[in-house]
Amino acid sequence: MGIKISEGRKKEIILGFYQLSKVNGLENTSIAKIGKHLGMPPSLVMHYFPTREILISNLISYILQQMLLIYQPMLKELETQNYADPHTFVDRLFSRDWNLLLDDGVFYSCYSLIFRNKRIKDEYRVLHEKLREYLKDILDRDENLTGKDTELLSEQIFVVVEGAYYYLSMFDDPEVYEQKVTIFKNQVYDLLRKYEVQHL
Amino acid sequence: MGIKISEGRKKEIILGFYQLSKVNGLENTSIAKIGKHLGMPPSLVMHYFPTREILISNLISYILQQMLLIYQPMLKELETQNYADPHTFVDRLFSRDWNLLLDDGVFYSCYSLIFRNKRIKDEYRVLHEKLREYLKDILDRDENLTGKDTELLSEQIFVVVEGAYYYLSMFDDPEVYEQKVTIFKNQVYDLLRKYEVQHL
DNA sequence: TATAATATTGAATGGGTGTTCAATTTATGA
DNA sequence: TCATAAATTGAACACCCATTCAATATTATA
Repeated sequence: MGIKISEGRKKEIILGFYQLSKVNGLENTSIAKIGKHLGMPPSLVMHYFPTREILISNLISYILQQMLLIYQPMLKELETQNYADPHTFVDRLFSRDWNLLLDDGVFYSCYSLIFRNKRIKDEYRVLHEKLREYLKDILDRDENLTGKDTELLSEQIFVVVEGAYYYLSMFDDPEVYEQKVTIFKNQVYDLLRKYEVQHL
Repeated sequence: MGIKISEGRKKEIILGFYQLSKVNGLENTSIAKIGKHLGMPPSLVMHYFPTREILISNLISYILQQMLLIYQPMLKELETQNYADPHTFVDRLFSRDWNLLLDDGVFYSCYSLIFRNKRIKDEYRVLHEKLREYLKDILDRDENLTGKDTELLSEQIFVVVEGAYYYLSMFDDPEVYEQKVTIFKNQVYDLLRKYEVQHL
């Protein structure tokens, strides 16, 4: 059972780290603060994560894992029914459910670390390639797209999605936000349509 | 001349801050380190920037200003000739000259602050809106696009550009990088073409 | 129950942090 | 030249940081 306690503690610490980072920022969240937040001495935190770097590395793994969770229901549907509607998938990508699972501030703080840490960069890249493969799987099951370069299409769709997330984060006004979401969603629909039309 | 010394010092400090952040990261660059780097006591740094927050705020203004510089030659051309080729503009957006003027690591570190600081968020938004207006100006001068929704088009072009920057930062292999750049550049060209074709 | 492994504590370390302040040097303007 | 203002210095502050370590408590194993 020792291992279970250990794993539980680790999860607890990472989650505490994440929650405090959400409020105060990654750079202002110290090991001492995490300890206080969880009611344990900082030395216990360091017992499970020997250095701060390791702690951050684990936080990033957690975050990227959370990102994958957003696609989970869609992928389940894909497996059971052997089909998933690309448009529904795109809708989900643009939905705000996202924010419930993953805080943008923490996410981009961690992202900015890729420029000075190769391992983090690789982890981010692998995740993003995985996301594109998922979408490709969905597109491949769509009969309107058979024989099309779905790899290219999923690359083009995701670049719009990621650019949209980046840009939309700057807007607080819900009305403006929604208006812009619509624009980018349509942009993705246009991409899908373009490929579908060529099929006829 | 007092004012000139003051302004010179301020620029010097911001630049030192930027350079150290490039190497060590924004979060690891302290006022003491900046002072040491520039051969001055930390108290002098704080004489010109009373708090660290103000210092960061000024660094961000500098960074966004640098970002505008990339567009300067293009905008000059627009003024003198009253025309600029949209495709050339897009090429410039995807060129690597960018990195000489602005480090991506520092840029995204600062970007991640928008989620906890409204003023920074507003400054980023204004900058991005400005960029889109510049592109709109260029598109408006193109006769192939007269009467078209150039505001929408520039919005759609930039979302691809920004998504591309975000995604491409994860790739070190120059070959893969170039291959992906080509994809996204073509994606933008397709957008332009789509609008141009509708015109005929 | 005895032993070994794991979990947890609390105190201590040295070093870095942003910031303050009074004193001093240098430049400016009358 | 003299007074005033600006620039610069260096020491000091309390605080927070990641990390270490030895001691203790709990749990697992035999």
